[in-house]
Amino acid sequence: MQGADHTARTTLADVASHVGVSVMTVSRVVNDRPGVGSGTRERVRVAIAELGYRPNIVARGLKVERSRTIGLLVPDVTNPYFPEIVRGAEDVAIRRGYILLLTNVIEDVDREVAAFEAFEDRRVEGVIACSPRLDDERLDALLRRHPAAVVVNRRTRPDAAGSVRIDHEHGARMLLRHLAAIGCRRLALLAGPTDSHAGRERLLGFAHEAQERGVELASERVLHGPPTVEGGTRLARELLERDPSVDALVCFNDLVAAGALQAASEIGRAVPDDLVVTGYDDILFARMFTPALTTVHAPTYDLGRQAATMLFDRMQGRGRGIDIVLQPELVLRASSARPTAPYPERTPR
Amino acid sequence: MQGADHTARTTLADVASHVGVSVMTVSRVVNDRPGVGSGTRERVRVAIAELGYRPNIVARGLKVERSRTIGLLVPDVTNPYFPEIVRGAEDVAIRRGYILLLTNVIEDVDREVAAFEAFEDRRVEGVIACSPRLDDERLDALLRRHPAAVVVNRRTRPDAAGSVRIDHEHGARMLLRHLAAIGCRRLALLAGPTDSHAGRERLLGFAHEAQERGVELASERVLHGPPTVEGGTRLARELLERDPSVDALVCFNDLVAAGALQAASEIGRAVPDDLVVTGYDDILFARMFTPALTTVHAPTYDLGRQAATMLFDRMQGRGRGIDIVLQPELVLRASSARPTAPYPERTPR
DNA sequence: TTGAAAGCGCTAACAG
DNA sequence: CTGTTAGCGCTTTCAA
Repeated sequence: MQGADHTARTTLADVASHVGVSVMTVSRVVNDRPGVGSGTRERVRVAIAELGYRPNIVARGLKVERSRTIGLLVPDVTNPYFPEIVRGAEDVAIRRGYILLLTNVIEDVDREVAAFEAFEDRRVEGVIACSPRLDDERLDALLRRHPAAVVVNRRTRPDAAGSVRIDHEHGARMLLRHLAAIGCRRLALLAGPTDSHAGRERLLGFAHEAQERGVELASERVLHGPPTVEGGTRLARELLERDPSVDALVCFNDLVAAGALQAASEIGRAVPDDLVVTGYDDILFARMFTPALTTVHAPTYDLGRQAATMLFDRMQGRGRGIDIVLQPELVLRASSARPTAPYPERTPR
Repeated sequence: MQGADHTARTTLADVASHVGVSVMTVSRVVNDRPGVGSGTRERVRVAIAELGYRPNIVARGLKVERSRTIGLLVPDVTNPYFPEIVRGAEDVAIRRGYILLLTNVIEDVDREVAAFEAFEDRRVEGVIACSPRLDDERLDALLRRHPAAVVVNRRTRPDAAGSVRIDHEHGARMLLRHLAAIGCRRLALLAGPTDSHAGRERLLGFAHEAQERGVELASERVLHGPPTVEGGTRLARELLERDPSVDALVCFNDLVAAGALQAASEIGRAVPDDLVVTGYDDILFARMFTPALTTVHAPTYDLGRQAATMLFDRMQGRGRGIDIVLQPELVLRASSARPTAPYPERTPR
């Protein structure tokens, strides 16, 4: 035990007896409810300030189901893609007097399930889940146990959760169109985890567009791996050694691309002249890589904001089954700068 | 309202009546407590699984003061320095069945106070506060209201909170010694927010070491600003225009350094030949800047881990007033590569 | 305008 | 080994 203040927390009853009224009167004042004379109200206010009373949200939550807390599940805040989402969600939560229970699930399904349960046990009022690896059925079951839920970068049954997504298929198509335009013909994909929903959508976009453009995208040049710098380095090295004819590495995200750039430089492949490398997400540092990274900008802060806004709507029983799709934006930088393509440039929306 | 499952949550009483025992028996089984026959215990276990019962931590917390939740206060998860701390703290929390209430306080004192209050209202069992901007007295008062607390990168009265810190003065000294060794003589500091404790310690280290080494460190070349890329760009531009004779920009952190590198390149100063730039923290991307950034590696994951471990100790009444100091490490990279200094190299501990 | 009673789901303390 | 009672701090309901 340390400082004494935290013990013997002052309660509604303390305030009540101090003023000489009932707990109900104090409760009414605390919650700004009618039915208290203005004189009494004032005296209670003074006492509250004097005693430093703060309502016990836990106790309140037992009676009325309001913990003023929402759960946010992300794969890994260490991946710069996610902190912006956290900030977006938190900014709207704070404004409404809510606070976030955060869990990193580290690409680990068990930890994902545990996180949902931990949220449930603490009676969060809603959950925002960022692209969990769980299969649809299990995710649905978990989501349904919560009063309200929103999934990010994924869809579910609209009665289980709302969804906010980025149109990754479109992002992938834009990217591939660009690669085709600058003359890349033998692409390889460093495609991230097999169970990533966003990854699957992008794969779809790449595949469709490749077919339409006559670009080769052989399945033996689609490698899956962890969405990290190390993963990128390893996969890129492997691939470039096995198949040096590849002329572009299309990476799952900017981290993987960073790893790929590293591998390319080790192996002695010059980017972009000898090998084009692209990322995805447009994290803050993508422009500072060497060379600066061509990538697809994902509006992450907005993703978090919209997800939280939708969640609050659903918590109030409104906005059932809404699915918001945000548009990404192609960002051209030096890592894909070829004479045939103007550079630098931002594609029009 | 959406999926029906979350309503009518099954309670201890439900399980009890289903098995035909009292709630206490069920409670004992749930908490793995003795005093239940193995037959009964088994039947209760089955019923719990069957009904999908999960204990209500909120209700439990009302009786015994245990929310199984700890509060973590960080300036901004968007700054890559902090996510590692979050991960470190979370990893030990999860292992003990705890979960984190996270708040970004965005260099905003009001939001900091609000965060402490929000934690208090939700009866967290402990708080980890990462370098808040609050003055000592106010911070102390807030910390004392919690059952246990640990501050990161700052000290307090040991009865108010434990502390886990990085020896920033030493880090600053190492950096400055290196700069002196490679011949830098007119340093400028892009020093971050004035109210940053870590920043003040570094300033002290720089000042002391500069004096001892006969390096000039004039106060008009110590500029304060936000710890962001934009802040770095703005300050560096300002400074280099006003005073082109500066031969090294010593930045508050790697983000500021990233901004400084950008400014230098805009203005046409070649790094490192014409201008040396250094960072602090050694975020993941520091090595990928152009040129790769000389910086001071801060063991952030460990910082979070140690802070959480200490917090749990304090929650159990042990480890009162401990102050852990972790050592940083100088990391030499291209942004300070001068002929007089070997490169690349890691300094010995 | 005010207050008394009951109960949210759980556990500590005691009784059988 | 099992159950009963009381109460954590609050709010809802009903009565004065």
